[in-house]
Amino acid sequence: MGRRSIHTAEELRELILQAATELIEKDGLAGLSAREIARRIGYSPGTLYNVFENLDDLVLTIEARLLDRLANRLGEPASSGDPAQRVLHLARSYLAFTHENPKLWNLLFEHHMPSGKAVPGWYQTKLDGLMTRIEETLSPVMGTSDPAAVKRAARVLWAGVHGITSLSTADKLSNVTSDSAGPLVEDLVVTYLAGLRGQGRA
Amino acid sequence: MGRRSIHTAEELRELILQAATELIEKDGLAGLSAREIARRIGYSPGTLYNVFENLDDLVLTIEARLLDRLANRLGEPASSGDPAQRVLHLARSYLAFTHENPKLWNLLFEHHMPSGKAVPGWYQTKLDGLMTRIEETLSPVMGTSDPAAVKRAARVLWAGVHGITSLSTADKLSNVTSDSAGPLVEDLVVTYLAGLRGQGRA
DNA sequence: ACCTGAACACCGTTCAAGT
DNA sequence: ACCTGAACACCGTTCAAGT
Repeated sequence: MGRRSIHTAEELRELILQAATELIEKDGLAGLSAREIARRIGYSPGTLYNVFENLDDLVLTIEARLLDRLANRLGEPASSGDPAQRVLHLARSYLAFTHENPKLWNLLFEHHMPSGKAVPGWYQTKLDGLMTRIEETLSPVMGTSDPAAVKRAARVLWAGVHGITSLSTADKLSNVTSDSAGPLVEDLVVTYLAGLRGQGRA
Repeated sequence: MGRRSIHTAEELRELILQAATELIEKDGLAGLSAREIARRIGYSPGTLYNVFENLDDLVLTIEARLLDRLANRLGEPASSGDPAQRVLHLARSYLAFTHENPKLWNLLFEHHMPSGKAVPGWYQTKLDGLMTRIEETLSPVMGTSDPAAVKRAARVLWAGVHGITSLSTADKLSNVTSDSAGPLVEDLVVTYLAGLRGQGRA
């Protein structure tokens, strides 16, 4: 047949992303399929490949938007002026965000590039932006003296919070966190910061 | 054709698990396929289904063995008598283990049951055993007063170490942990334990 | 009893052909 | 220019038929 132009290129792109996101939110990466997307938007499978290079490209686009949404969320007013409270606020915001779209968030860690292919540059850039945000929030707590120490502490906290949220949203290790994730994140941040003080690093 | 009996049922089972493990170690869960396993062991695809219910069953079996291997490893002689050092030793052993078979370890978190199906009971049991091991090691550090507090701290530490190792073995967020995982785990454990002391919880 | 291989219902991706 | 749909090379899983 050919040429329908019922939707503009832009609309078509959104339609595809929308359908893909719905599939992922339902059954995770396993529930995603090019043919199923095509079915849902009423186009043939081939059409997807006019818009995206392949499924990885499509998934990466969804991940990018998710990271942008998180960045926006974490950029909200910084609440209390107490530096330690601000770190806690950041962790809570992160946790809340991941719990709003658990399957979608899980996608970030469930999806891997085919071996050989590296993740695109803009992807790393977005992640770097998030790391920087954490470092900035942590820096006042530690005193700006040693940037490397702040960097390390930021990574430890990010990874730690990630571990808790990922175990709880993957729901596979649910018994490991039958304790809801909230109190665990709270405990991690508060205790880790207390440890920094105890070591004279804050 | 039918009936070959070149291998016993037991041998066949091992052959399948062996081939599957190799595929996973190469390309992760995405590299696993029933037909490819069959090709590699020189049997028809149907044969796999005489031995395992389906691919999930096979994967779960591989995960079980992995968890057993980890449990054995963590059961090794407890090194120094200093309680805090023993916690550190446990974390290091865990990290070392996950780095020996990164793709295989990643399988535990990459693989999800189809929605609806729960993970089998023995799976939870194995995980519980690991948690108990951590709690036992942590307990002397905290004083046995409050078991719930030990439980919580054990979960926070396990999840935290998991977060660090998973970000580093998934190699996707490599820049987040371009700092090698070792120092980060060290930092987490040492600082968290210092925090417990600072809060009068240890 | 054990194993095969055809069959069914799916995939991702490409591309000549149509409008 | 845009889209189709057949084609190719794959999947997981089942099960009648063979030895």
